[in-house]
Amino acid sequence: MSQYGAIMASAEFVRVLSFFKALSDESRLKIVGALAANDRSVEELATLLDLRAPTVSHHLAKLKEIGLVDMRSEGTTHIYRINMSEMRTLAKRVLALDTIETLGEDLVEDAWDRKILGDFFEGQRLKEIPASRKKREVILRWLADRFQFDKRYPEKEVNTIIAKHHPDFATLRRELIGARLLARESGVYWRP
Amino acid sequence: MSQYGAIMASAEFVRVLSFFKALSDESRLKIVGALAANDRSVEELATLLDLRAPTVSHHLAKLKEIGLVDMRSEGTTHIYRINMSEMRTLAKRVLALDTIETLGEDLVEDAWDRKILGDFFEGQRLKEIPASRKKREVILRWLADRFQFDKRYPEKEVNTIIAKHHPDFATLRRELIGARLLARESGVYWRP
DNA sequence: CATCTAATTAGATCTATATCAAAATAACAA
DNA sequence: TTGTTATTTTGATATAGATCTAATTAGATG
Repeated sequence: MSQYGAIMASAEFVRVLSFFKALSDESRLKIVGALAANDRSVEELATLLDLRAPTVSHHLAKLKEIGLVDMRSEGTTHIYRINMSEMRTLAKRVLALDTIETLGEDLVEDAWDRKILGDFFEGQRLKEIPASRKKREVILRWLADRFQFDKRYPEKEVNTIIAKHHPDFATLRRELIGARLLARESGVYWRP
Repeated sequence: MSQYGAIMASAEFVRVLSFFKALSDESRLKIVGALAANDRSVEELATLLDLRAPTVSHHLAKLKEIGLVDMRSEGTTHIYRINMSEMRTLAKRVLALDTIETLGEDLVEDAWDRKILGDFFEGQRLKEIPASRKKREVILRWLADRFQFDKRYPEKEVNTIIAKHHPDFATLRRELIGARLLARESGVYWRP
């Protein structure tokens, strides 16, 4: 089982999430700030932040894990240093516009459509016309799919096709036009 | 009592922390991703993420609080939209190099020095010379402060001054030179 | 006005994690 | 080797916050 939910998230998603998690804690932000000014030992950071050494050690481990800091030993003392180039690299990547767009790409995009269709259809029959625009949209898209792209339909045939699914074909036909899912000119309809 | 610890943190620190906290949750990141592609209602997001509506509402409130999303009503449905310009603005500000440097500015910078001096001094007398470089540095800086900037000292006087605090004036004098806290030329010392 | 629907709020629960004290480790010093 | 010091690891505790159900609110509709 993945650390980040049931559905395997993309590597990029995990990277972005780890970055934000690493910096979303008050103590860790202060550590980053303190290291931005100077390299420092664990004990020094603990004194500066008024925390015990194990706590600081714990935070430093998290920052080190994603490469935001690195460590060198001097005898028994461990001196931590901020890794500015990694900071810049991660920050830039995380904030890129196209990265933000990838964040949603593991979602099952049509789950919503399937749910609405399931809720409002009984077999081929539309139980009712949804009141909310968002839901009506889904129904209308589905209805539009009953028409072929390369064919021209007389109004009578449009009505027949819609009426197979719901008696109020007039309203639905009008809505299809309004949503520009069907087009009409002098009594002939087609799918634009 | 402040939400972010006993010492009042700067407004900028709080802003940065809020930004990271807002985006450090898997569900909220997915919401941002979903909204990057399309405006969506609460119910739609809930279906997409496989969560209950109240949970999504909770997350949206957090994102709205710092202005990353905004909302418009259509009847009883609330449609959320990502605020890309605010996203860009915040992101740029938060990740700016000089912002990172301000993160440490509320720390009491000399807490460490005071602790080390307290640990190693008994009145004016240095109990021992710290083994670790980090701590020795603090002691040496303090010793250097016993010398004036505009004065030149013969070696004998340097020794006398140091010996007031610790018998091993030779080692300490050498260390002061090594750390470039004192300078020497032909038997005369000064503070550079 | 009564009813319905979508959203929010309130309250409870459960999980993640920040923190600490105590024990274990690692590097050095005597 | 034994002792000392700085750090890390372990294990326990406490707090924050993500999630759910149930109750409430706000619009829309009949």
